[in-house]
Amino acid sequence: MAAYYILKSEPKTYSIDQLRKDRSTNWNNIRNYQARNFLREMQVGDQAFIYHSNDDKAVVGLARVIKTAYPDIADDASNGDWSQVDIQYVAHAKNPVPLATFKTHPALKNTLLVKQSRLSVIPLTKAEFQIVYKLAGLD
DNA sequence: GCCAACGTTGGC
DNA sequence: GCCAACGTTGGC
Repeated sequence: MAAYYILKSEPKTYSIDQLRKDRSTNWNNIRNYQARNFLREMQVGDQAFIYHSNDDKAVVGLARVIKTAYPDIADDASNGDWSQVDIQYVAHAKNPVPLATFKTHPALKNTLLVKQSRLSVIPLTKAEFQIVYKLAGLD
């Protein structure tokens, strides 16, 4: 059963352009239990939009999961129980989908992207995914 | 730059 | 176990 997500990132920290350059990356440094738990549910092949917070405030591209959750070791002494996954670049959005669209679109305004703005890993239903996919010009 | 939302920490 | 204080994220 495929699942769908949004991965949030500050473009200054890690951008969709960087992901395209890298081809794939480990998505780490998630330090929030709710987000971590979503990471742990991801399966190989699951699709995840990349969302740029702060500057762009828009879905800017698409990636897919290529490795399920494995330990993300904290870089300080306070080793927590964190996870990371590996993702692979798929495409840039032809038309980035801004947060404002999520807020006004009847089928998207109840997503956690809108409801819980600080959450950095956000699950989407298949229907929500398909709407964003089309709006982004990915089809 | 400000502030709302929310998570974490620590005193009791 | 409660809650005030504080820190962080992210939208405006």
